[in-house]
Amino acid sequence: MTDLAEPAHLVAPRRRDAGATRAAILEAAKRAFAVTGYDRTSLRDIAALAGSDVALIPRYFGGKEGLFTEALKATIAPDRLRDWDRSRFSRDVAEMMAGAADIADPRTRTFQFLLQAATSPTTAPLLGRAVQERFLAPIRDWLGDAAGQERARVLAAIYIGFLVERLIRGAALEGAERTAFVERVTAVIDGVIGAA
Amino acid sequence: MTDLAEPAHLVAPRRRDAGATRAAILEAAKRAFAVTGYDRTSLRDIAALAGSDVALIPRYFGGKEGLFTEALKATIAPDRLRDWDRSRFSRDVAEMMAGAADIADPRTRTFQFLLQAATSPTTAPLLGRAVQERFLAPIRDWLGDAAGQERARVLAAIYIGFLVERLIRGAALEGAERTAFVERVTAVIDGVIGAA
DNA sequence: GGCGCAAGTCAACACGCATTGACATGGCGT
DNA sequence: ACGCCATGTCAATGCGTGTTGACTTGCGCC
Repeated sequence: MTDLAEPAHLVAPRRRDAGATRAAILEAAKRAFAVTGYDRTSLRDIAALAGSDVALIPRYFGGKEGLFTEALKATIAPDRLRDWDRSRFSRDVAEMMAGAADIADPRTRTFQFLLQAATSPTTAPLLGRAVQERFLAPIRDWLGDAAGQERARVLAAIYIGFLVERLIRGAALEGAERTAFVERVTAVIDGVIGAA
Repeated sequence: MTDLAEPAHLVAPRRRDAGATRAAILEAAKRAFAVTGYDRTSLRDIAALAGSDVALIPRYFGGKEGLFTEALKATIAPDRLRDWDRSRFSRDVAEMMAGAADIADPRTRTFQFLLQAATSPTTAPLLGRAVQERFLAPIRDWLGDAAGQERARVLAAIYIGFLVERLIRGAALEGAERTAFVERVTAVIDGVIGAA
């Protein structure tokens, strides 16, 4: 359970407040599930991370599955996609992909979470609906043409693919290797976005 | 543990033969790990699937991790990479990616296996090494230039990305949508392979 | 200020897991 | 045909897990 060092506010002494405790547990769960996945994350880990107690989790969330479902819902939030600058989009995304596997970056955590969820047969359908609704549809509209849906699909696949690649590699790209990587990924994304 | 109905030859009565037993276990492991993932797959499941006994697995493979590593290697073996026709490569891969998410298709199973491995911190390093050795290196040599390694990396990322997309999508693409998808993916891969 | 109940703590439980070692047994070489 | 060793069986162990229930403690209200 590395890379889960916790900001002070989650473990800071807290007055007796069921709401705050619940929120702390949920936040810890979002982090832990994203990093470790459902199976490898124990409720004891989450409780420790939240500075709370294991027994509260079944009580507040009805069990591990309940906690996971709620964490998943809380993780999938619509982005402000329409604000993105289209001329910089591909390079921004490429830079993001080349960046460190930094768990502090909420975007990284979100997709790690989604990826974890994708591998579980129970959560995959739910995830599919969520992705269509909050990812594919916005990108399709943003691209704004007839083939938008299909291009969004390709884009999403590439995006996720690089996240997996980064997950496997485990470390950030540096120096010349990084610039070359960014160049190529930028070109790939431009190809998808630009072409009719 | 659904979708794991077993062909007769794996459970058929077998003479005492360590090699055959080992092979049966390995085959069962490949299936089970691909479908259920590392954590959700128990050695008891695998043993039952292979018509064998749990205790033989630590004995023959040195433990669960050893079995997984070997199953991984066996799964992603680049069987006939050098035989691939370079002019058809990108289209072949694109077609494969558009295909049905059919667990019976061994290629699908390979994909799923890789994805499962990528999302578990325990297996991710194993996967990293195996991918480098059996996938990136051959492709790099196949591409055969200075930037080959980095291009192979990009290719692998895209490759896996489409697996995830397909997993999330859940169903095969059909008709016009499919042809458009194949066209675009072919273009993307060509961009990576062809460009200097 | 003191009571009552919500909020938090703690120990124990039942379960499934991988792994181990002791035991049984079938097949091959002599 | 027989003995030996590889091969397969089985029970037991230790560990980690999610969940439960009984206990304690602090906060807010009268």
